[in-house]
Amino acid sequence: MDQIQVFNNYLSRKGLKTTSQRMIILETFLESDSHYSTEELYLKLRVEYPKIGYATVHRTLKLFAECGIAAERNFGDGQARFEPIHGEDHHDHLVCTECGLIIEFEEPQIEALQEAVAAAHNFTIANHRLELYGCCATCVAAGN
Amino acid sequence: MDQIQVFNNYLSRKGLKTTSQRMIILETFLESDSHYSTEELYLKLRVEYPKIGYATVHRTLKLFAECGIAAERNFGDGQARFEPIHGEDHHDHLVCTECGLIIEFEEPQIEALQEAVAAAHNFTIANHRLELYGCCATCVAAGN
DNA sequence: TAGTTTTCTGAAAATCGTTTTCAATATCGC
DNA sequence: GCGATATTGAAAACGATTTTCAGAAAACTA
Repeated sequence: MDQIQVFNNYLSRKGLKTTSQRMIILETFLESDSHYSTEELYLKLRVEYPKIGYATVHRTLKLFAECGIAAERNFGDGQARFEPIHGEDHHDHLVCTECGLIIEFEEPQIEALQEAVAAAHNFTIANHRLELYGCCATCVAAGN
Repeated sequence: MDQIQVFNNYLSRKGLKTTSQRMIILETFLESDSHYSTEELYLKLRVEYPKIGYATVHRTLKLFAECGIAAERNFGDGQARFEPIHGEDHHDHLVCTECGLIIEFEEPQIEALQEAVAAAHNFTIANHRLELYGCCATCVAAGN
């Protein structure tokens, strides 16, 4: 079941409606692999679909997060960011604090250790966030 | 060198002044091991020191973070939180999404793996954040 | 399909946490 | 103590997010 199906199922399950705006936003959102803030996605959409309002973009991104096809993240720049979840595999982020570059990575060993820590404290983990902040190779070379 | 010294050094190095408000806020902040938002600390201080304003609390917490005796964190509830840094050892957090309980933990193996991941991507890590969100034993038992 | 009900949309206003402004006050160096 | 400079507290400004509301669109009903 792909993301579009998941989203449509979610809509009908909740008695919500399928609208052209929601479909357009979903398409554009899935097309890219970048980490959109509401504003960024709104600006991108505005080029082709100037009628779509900021509030609708934001509400729709929240819907994506609710139905599980997007993850809401916050990298500390004061804006929430959303990224498509393409499968069940989880990934974390390397964030360059100089140029804003975001690299995704997966490290099963870290995940396993997290589970161990949680178990030691009798916690049941629902999700987690791991972000490594630093300087990417390019910025290091540039002397930043 | 304890935190009070670090803070005073920082103040004089930057040409800033030692005020009674700053000392009161620092004391109260260090006394507790909880993770204060500006508002929480402001409300706590207000009981004994009703003259201290919200802006001063906030500015002072920012100062703590600047001089390295506090860390600013964001657990996704929309409020920044500050916690005292008691030594050079780093720790991460388990956050109960039901009751708000925050448990600190350290896991050197995870830190080591993070370094390995960063090295593989030619990143130089300055800092990181790791938070595990879930349900604590008490809330699980309560059926949440 | 037309009519009815409900949800959705977009613009603007409201909200929330945070940050800044500004006049009065306090601290520091002399 | 004096003067220069930083700090304070209240209120206003700010930016991101959320809500409001009247008109538009979608889904349901018969």
